This record gives sequence, C-alpha cells and structure tokens, in this order.
Amino acid sequence: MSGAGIRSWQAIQTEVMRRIHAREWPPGHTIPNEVDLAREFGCARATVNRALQSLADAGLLERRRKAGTRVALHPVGKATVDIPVIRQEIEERGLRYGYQLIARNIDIPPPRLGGKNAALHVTALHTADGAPYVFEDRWINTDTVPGALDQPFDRISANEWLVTTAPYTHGDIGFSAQPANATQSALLDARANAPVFVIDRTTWDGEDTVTTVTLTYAPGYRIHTIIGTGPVAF
Amino acid sequence: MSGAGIRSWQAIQTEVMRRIHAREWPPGHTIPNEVDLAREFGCARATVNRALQSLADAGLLERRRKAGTRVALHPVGKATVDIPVIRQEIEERGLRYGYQLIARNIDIPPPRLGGKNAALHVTALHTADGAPYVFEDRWINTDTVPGALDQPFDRISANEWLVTTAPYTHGDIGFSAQPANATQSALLDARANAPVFVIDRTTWDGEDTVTTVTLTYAPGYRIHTIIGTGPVAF
DNA sequence: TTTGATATTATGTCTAGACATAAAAACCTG
DNA sequence: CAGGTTTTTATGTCTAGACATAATATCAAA
Repeated sequence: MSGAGIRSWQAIQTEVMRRIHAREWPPGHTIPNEVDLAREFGCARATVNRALQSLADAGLLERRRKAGTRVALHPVGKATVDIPVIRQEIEERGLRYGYQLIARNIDIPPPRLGGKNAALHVTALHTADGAPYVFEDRWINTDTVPGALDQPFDRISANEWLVTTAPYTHGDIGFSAQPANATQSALLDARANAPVFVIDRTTWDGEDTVTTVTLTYAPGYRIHTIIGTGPVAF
Repeated sequence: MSGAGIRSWQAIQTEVMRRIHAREWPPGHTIPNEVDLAREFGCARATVNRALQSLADAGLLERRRKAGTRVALHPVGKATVDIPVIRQEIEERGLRYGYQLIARNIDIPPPRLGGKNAALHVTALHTADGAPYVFEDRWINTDTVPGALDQPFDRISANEWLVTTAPYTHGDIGFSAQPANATQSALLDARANAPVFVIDRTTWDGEDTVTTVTLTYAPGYRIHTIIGTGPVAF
C-alpha cells in the first residue's frame, strides 16, 4: 500500500486515535504498555513509542514513567497560531504591501514597560492595497540590538528587520480587544473608540529584552487557525 | 553531568541552535547532512535525526529529502494557545465559577452557519466571582450529537458537556475584536458597542459539523501565551 | 505507624544497520 | 537542445537490542 501497513508509526497513531475516539479506551483509561502494543501490532517498541509520544505531544495522552500511558481526561485543545512577518501576511492574502514610517526616536520607555534606560522608539503603519492594515508601536532595546541605531526603518520595517537580524530565545504574546485611541483611530481610518484587535508582544534573548511591540489592527481583522492539523483529536 | 553529554538529542539540538543563533549557520544556509553531523558529534544518525526533526517541527529548520536541511529564512513564529474548558480557565485564575443558562431551544441556524436543518441552540453566561465572564452562544448538531437533546444544560454548560462527550476530528477557530451588540453588552455589563474579544469556533467529526460556538468575553479579556517554550528560537 | 532502602517496571533514549522514498542531478536519446 | 530515464543522495522510517531514568511498589527497620 504505497505507504503504511499497520506497522508504520502513523498507522499505529491512527489506530490508537480510533480506539480513543470509539471509547474503547475512554478518558482516564490506562492503555497497554509499549511492549504489549508492539507485540499486538507486530512492530518494534520504538515504533509504538514514536506514535504514542506524538499523541502525548498533541495532548491526547498523558505519559509517566512507570505509571504508564493514560488517555487524557481533559484534552486541552491547542490552537497554533502563526506569527508571520507583516509583509508576508499581507502578500499571502494577495494584497499589495505598503509601509510608512511615522516616527523614530530615542526615548525613555513608559514605566509599564519597566524600562528606565533610553530605547529606540519606532512607530509605523503597514498598509494593504493602500488601506491601513496595522499600526506598529515598537520599542527596541539598543543594548541587545545595537545595530538598530544604524537603521532608518524608513523602507524596511522594524518588524521585518528584526526577524532576520536579532535572535531571541523566547517571548510572550497577548491578544486583546481594545477601543482605538485618538492616534490609532486616525491612522487606521476607524471611528474613535472603535473596537480594534491588539497584539502585544515582548521578546527576550536570555535575560535581556530585545523588543516590545504593540500591533493595533484595523477594524475587521481576524486571526484564524485550525485545530487538529495532524494528530490531534477530541 | 546527570543528564546529557554531547551525545543526547537534546544536547545536539542545543548545539545546533547555538550555531544558528551565533550565525555560524546563517538563515538560508544548508547545514551538513545527518551522516556528517553524526560523525562529528560521535553519535548515531538516528540521534541527529531526532534533534533536527524536532527543530524542523519548531519551524527553525527546513528539510527536504535529497536537498538537505537549511536554516529557515523566515522562521514563522508559532504561538500555541490553549483552549481550556471555561470552568477550568476561571478556576485556574483562582476565581469562583458560576454558570447560568439563558435559553435552550431547537431552531433553524442562521444562514451564515450554513444550516438548513434544525439544531439545538443554547445560550448561557459564565461568571467569575459573580461577574460576567463570557457569553456562550452555541449551536449543536443533533444528528452528530443526539445525546444533547436529553441534556438540559441548566447546571452543566454545553461547553463542558461536549468536551467529555462528543469526539471530534478537527475544527477551526477565529479571534477577533467586535463591538458588543445589545444582548452582549447587557449580559456582560458593558457599554453598547464596547470592544469585546470574540472567539468563534466550529468543530467537525469527519464530514459532519459537531458544534459552532461564539464566545463573547467581557471587556478586559486577554489571551496570553508564551513563544519559545522548548526548542524554539529566533 | 512511619521512614528509609530496595526492587520492579514502564517510559526515555541510544545504537548500528537496513530499506524506503522523494527529489535533484546526471545521463541519454531523438 | 528538449524531454524523458536513470542514478545518486539525503532524509524518513523501521528493527532488535541495550542501558538510563523516574516513579511506584514492596519490604524491613525504627
């Protein structure tokens, strides 16, 4: 069969999912151990391991050494959202990307960003087919990214420049709905206090902040993604 | 070293990340093949494979048979957001969960949901410490989930009941910012047209829809997650 | 009964070798 | 040179066996 018999790890994964789905193995049930499953499926234990491990990654199974493998009681749905470069996001929708720098200066970040050292403050507007798409309000730590000081950010956005230039180890991201303030509503062609989708994100390189950004999207923006790509069920 | 020498797949992964991070292997660069890396690290090829595969999953590497493994040019950031049961979400914040059914009836879904068959329509309010938290407006396909007809949904929310009862294969989910309509603003103690965070989600079991829901959160709601847990960099 | 040492067990990972497969590259042929 | 066929190559996956590790279970001593 071109691909998988019942011996490939994907086939095993599918069979395990079927049993969970069919309630042969209900939530909370401890499933047979890897050795037994390997014998049943007629394959090596490593193959079973790969299948179960990937199901555990997806949140469907819970595994603990010695304790065995259980079907998750509350399979927490996980949705993975992509955070692309804004230009790519716009171009992938088949729209013409535009970029416009609004301001760029060195300043002391507001206290809620916890900064007392001066940082590079860049604000800009990204447009799609000429219409306002998202307003970028960004602070860049010039200690961790000194190269930013040499960048005018008048043609290439900080968003794009950082991705290819500044490595980071981790970050956090928040999504919320907020009323557009005066600046935002003016730039985004929105009414005052119009509901806008806001993403705020901070990235770190080890202990040091790299950049903090607030992205305010024009009204109508929607993030869309799929749950269950690949091995997720439930 | 209690754990890994330089022969464990995690150690290899860390070393590969270090080289990418340090620009020894810049974006777009084709890295040595698995056999060579295995020789360099003094381990089996399978071990290198595991390390690289997991980095590819994280979006840091791009692999193609025969072509080899390249450092991703545009490492698309991926943020994984959890979609917990609402009760859990509230209780995890240390708040007292409350639930209140608003309406439950059989009806024809609005055309934008594509339904022409009657379905079960359930609306309810979830509260945290007595304050409105989220308004749930849900349609349940009674063909795929016939058991729903026997459920009053007056004590246990459809959200919670479905998770432990109705299996699904996949779904899609959207996040947006919208102005609260009359019903929503009244229930959520919000001003008319106040910006509210909206999640809409549809889940399927194979070809059949299971349920479609719109969750309207009270003002101030924010989804928060972390990028870079585990092997992600950039 | 509690505490600490020990045995047991299921998963986690590594190895060396093998075959499968996709895709690029090289090689024909007309 | 165009178009199709074969070769080559790097990744994808499987196997059988081994040791590592975490965590439970058991049992003995205080």
